[in-house]
Amino acid sequence: MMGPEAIKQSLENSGLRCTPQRYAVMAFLLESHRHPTAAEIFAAVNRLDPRCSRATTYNNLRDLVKSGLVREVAVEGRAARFDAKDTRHHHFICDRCGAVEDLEWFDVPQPRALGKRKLRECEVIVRGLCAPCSLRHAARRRGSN
Amino acid sequence: MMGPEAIKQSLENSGLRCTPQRYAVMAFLLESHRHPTAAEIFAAVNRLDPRCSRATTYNNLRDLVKSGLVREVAVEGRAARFDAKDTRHHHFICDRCGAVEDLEWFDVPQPRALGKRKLRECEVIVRGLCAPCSLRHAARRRGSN
DNA sequence: GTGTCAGATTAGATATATTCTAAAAAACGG
DNA sequence: CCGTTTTTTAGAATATATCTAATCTGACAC
Repeated sequence: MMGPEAIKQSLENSGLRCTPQRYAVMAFLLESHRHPTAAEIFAAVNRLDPRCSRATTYNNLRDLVKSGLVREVAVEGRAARFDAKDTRHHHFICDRCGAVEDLEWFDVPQPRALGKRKLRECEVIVRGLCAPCSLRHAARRRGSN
Repeated sequence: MMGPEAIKQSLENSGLRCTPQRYAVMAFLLESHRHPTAAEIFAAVNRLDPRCSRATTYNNLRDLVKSGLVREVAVEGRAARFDAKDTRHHHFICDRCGAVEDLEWFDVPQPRALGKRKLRECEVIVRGLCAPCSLRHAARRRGSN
């Protein structure tokens, strides 16, 4: 895990001031491995002491994404989700509940025929049912629910 | 390309009635390779004859996605985009303009450690700058813009 | 034909997610 | 301190998508 000093460092290395609000957003993302939505981050950061407005939460998320410290994952029909980009990984998205989970990194074959496009990154999105939804689904099919 | 009869067939094979509005949405997606947003589909389908309300456009898109005939691509910070799922392909998303483009299909290594999750599909998202944005970006850096 | 019923459509209201605005506060460099 | 820039703020505004309740349609039975 990253200590407070390390978080401050990584913000400043990316050209971002370490404000209390920005720090709180980043720290929360680093300790949470659940890919929270902006609304969840806003709520969590303000639980004890409401020092971070909604606009600031969104502004800081955008700055963090632009600087490469945070990744935004768009999910069909649902709010975007965020995670601290501290480890390289792919994503699993649940068809039923929209949960986003990390998948262990593996190399992806380079796509051919990119033409004049400029590649930045390349990730795999796996879709299906997450473990809880998968179990609930199986139970339902047996008629026990 | 798919003829009118074939479109009708594929709708009915998926358990969907071939209504004029649903047909129009499907036909538009099949002829357009630009991954339109729901708003663009709504506008296009109504250009000639306003017989398809906004709600119907969204309803039909959802039905088509559920039945597997259409794919929805969520893009960070932008409206969802849709394409007729007639060929297998991956997606390229432009960081700058949000355009979604098809990339030739290639096989993806099966992720390990899926646990109790149930896999449905697996696609690659490539990010970067699309050709037009890439050229404009290069021009700007030379100071000519 | 007429009745019936499920599915489909509609306009507009509503909900949700995100961004904008303008002003105030905080941080920085000198 | 002082001027400047960045950041924050509350609430308004926008964008996107869904819901509501009434209406329409087409298939089928009679």
